[in-house]
Amino acid sequence: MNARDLDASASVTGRITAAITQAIVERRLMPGTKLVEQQLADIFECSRTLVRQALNQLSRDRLVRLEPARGAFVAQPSVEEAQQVFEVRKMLEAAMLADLCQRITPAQIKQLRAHLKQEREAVARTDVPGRTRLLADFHVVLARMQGNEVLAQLLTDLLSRSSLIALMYQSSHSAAESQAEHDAIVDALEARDKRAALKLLDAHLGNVEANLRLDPRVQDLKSVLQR
Amino acid sequence: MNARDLDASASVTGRITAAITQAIVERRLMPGTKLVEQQLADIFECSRTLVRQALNQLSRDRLVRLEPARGAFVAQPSVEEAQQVFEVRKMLEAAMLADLCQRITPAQIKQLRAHLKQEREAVARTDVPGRTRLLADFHVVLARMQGNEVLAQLLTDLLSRSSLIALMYQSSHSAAESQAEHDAIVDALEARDKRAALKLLDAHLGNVEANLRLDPRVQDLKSVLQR
DNA sequence: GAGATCCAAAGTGTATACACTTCAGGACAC
DNA sequence: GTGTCCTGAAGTGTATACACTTTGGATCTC
Repeated sequence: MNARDLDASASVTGRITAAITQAIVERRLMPGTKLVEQQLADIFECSRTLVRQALNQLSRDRLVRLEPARGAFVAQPSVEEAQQVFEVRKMLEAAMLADLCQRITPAQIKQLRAHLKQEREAVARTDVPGRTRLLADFHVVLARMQGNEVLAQLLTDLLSRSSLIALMYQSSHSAAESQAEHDAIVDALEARDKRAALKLLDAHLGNVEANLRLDPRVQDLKSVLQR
Repeated sequence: MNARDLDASASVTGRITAAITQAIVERRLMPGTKLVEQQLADIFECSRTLVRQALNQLSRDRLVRLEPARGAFVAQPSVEEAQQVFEVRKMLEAAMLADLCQRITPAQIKQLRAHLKQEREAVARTDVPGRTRLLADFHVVLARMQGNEVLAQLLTDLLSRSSLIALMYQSSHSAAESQAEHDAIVDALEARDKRAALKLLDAHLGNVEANLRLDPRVQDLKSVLQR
């Protein structure tokens, strides 16, 4: 769970968005699932008003799709959208790493190492929700180190979308591999080796994306059956 | 007005967000102005329900700040936020231009020239709202040419924030200069001169930012008076 | 029996009611 | 006069009521 979700949890609406976001990212709610307002209202013991607020927020995060008069559904990002999200991530994160290579402090390296350790531990004990969160947070931690909150916020959004995408297209990129790639990136950062860092980042994001099953298949049932 | 606002105008909520966004960007609503729900409801002849929805959306766009139990106010982006927005824009737009230098087609150049012509005309007839919109749209048009809707959307958001920032910190960068810089960028694009394009873009964004009065002053009344 | 039509149940969209919070202004104490 | 407390008007936050839309199934038709 990220910072925004955390302080949002203070309000009821915030609790709902946080809970649904988490449920989606941890794959307890599958893409396409209908989210009925009254059911959610019962679960969270509040009125539909607050549920609707939460669903509206989630739809702006692109985790939920709102169909007028039909209801809210867990989003099913298209292949195009998936590729575009990764493309934008590459743009942002590359620029970010390039800057960080120059600015990063020993204390920050230490902080990153600590994060990597947590990642490794989560992977080791096959804590699926935990490792998913930590692996995504790695990228946000980097953004925060740049001291750019706007960037961090943007990246947070892109990462929850990435999680949904990974889930939807059944990523086969193992957590362990991802984790190892993070290690390598931090090594390059510590050595202030910009070229290496950028190359590793590109490879990392490329790997994640390449291991998605982005070829047209099951979810394109419609287009498959139409011809 | 951008694409999202346009198709959003179909719904009442969309009309409200579009109208308020426009009013903010065209500086008819000054930063800090309180937006009272019932007043807006009367203006748009609807209930507070829809106004609240609109205000919620605007607060996610960062054009409006919601203070719990106190109300909604036109946002007053801090100096830090302003700098961060420009930093992120530089990251995204640089990557975008670099890509475009390779991919751009003659037809797209033609489209850009047409846009530039509109810009020039709006500047010439001192059509302030029009030129503001067109100068911002230039950047979104570039994003759309990359065929990346996610990127275009992100940039659209960053640009309305930029408009608010320009307004708040009384940009002294003249529209004519901005326009000329756009011309130069398209020239570089047409020549597929990546180095030049990136340099021009950096200068352009740098100029816009440099011409903001980002030194601490009036709005920092509190911090000024506290010591 | 296949297909069109209609109806009711479920669900969404909007308005409204009401409780709670904030805030400005006046009464009061000192 | 200054500061505190009180009060009510204005405004926000949440629940609820009700109208409208969708949808799936029953009924009717041929």
